[in-house]
Amino acid sequence: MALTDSDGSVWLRPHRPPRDRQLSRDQIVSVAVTVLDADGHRGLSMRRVASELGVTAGSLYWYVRTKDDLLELALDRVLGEVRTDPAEADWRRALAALARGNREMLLRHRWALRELTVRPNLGPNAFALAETGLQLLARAGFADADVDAAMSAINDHVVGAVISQVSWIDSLERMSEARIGAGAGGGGSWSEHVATTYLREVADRHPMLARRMAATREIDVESECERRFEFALKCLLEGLAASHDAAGELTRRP
Amino acid sequence: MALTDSDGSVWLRPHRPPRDRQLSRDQIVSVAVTVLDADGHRGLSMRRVASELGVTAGSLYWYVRTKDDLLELALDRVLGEVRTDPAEADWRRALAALARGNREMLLRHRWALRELTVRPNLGPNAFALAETGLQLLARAGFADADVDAAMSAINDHVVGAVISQVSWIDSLERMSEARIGAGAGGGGSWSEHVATTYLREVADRHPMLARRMAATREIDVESECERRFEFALKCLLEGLAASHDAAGELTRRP
DNA sequence: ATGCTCCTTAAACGTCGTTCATCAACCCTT
DNA sequence: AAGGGTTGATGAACGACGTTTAAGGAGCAT
Repeated sequence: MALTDSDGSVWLRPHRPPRDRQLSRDQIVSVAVTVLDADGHRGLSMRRVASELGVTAGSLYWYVRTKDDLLELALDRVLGEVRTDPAEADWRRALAALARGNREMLLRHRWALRELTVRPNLGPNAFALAETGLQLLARAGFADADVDAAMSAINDHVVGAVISQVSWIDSLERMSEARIGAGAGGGGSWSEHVATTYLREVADRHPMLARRMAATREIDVESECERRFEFALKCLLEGLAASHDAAGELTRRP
Repeated sequence: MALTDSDGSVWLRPHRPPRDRQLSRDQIVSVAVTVLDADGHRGLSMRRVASELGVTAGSLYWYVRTKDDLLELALDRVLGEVRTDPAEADWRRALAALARGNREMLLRHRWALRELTVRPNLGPNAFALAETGLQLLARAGFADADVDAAMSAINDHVVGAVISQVSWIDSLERMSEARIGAGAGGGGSWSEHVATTYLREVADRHPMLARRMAATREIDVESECERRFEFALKCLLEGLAASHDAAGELTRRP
């Protein structure tokens, strides 16, 4: 009965669905996702979710063992949003579509990324998503070991690209926040001076970085990130195609 | 004076170094990194850091404005651990080495990844790291726009690969935790039954996934992850080389 | 009606990040 | 050397958090 840091996972524990009461797991998870979308990880608290449902915090613990469980459920919920087109025959287009769908979902729910890095992710939607990718590659004729590597390559790229995009956007927001915060505050001009001095120093010490930052300042962050995403995706798909052709030359021919 | 969710960044705010008192920012950050390495994100609290320094929690606020600041500083601290060899002439080898060093650092400090996804990351070490990569590519003769895309591709791959590795390891730990936890507990056999039933159902519904999981069960997770990491890295480098040769054919020749 | 399980509540516990009044130690001035 | 101002440590407090628990009410079976 000793409750460790986080024993197991929601999915590995029994859950008796309630009879006909006010609440249900699904409702709770829905509210949690809504709150997370609106106010991010910081805005989510048991009391908040409970009050949004017209209920006290303690009630939630009949449906969910801990807040971590709730987050795990919320993560799998949004993982279920990713849709794929099973009719697509070309494996490259299908894989690219899967990657794009995944990326869009992660950009839609920016909190999900953080959970992805911390939670075990053993939910049914996570598994289903993995299965679709694997099947896709298997049908395309990839060797078993290559399937794993290919799937990882694509997924890792998606996750990494979204992370860098989100963190880029955040950085810009922080910098402008600091600027207007300094302008509105009382003795803010001193603090503002510190910030700009620091940034100028950085620019002096790192000329190449300064050049690239200046160049990308004009550009829309989102479209630039998409461009980079597609570029690396193309690299990966070509690399995959190369190893695919090398291995499967005898069995299948275009 | 209204303290928003998180106004700005540590690096954009003034910091007056203390005269000759017991503490210093560096000490505090060092302790924070140690605690984070040992007990992860959950183990870090202001009181813990303070007591580790023989001091009360309130004292820390003379050196650090919030806990977020401390985390931002800790993140940049470990970012500074990544070393590069400026003597390496071949850009592919240099870039690969940079990526590997980055990866190893992130695996050494598994908490850093989570921070990377949430913090603005405006520290000097972060900038320096970016600059090295950019210079490397610029010296190799990449076009300006390609430099950004190439750097992003490599960095995203590193981050994504580490995330998937960490989350894989975590999942395995959770699953075995659930199993032994069930074995040790009193009426645990029921809970254990639920877990195995769930996993069996998943395996039935997702045959390809089950096959891959069974195949990788024998293998060492770390070496398998490294294999996948290197595979995608090779894909990316080859893709970069292709676009490099296409663009720079006239200006430089091997 | 009686007993029983399922659920909700209200209150509480312990921990957390953070603030504040207090006070001690040091530096600079005189 | 004396005194004032800055710097920094303290310990108590605040509010919010996740979670637990005792108590009680709603619904069903008998």
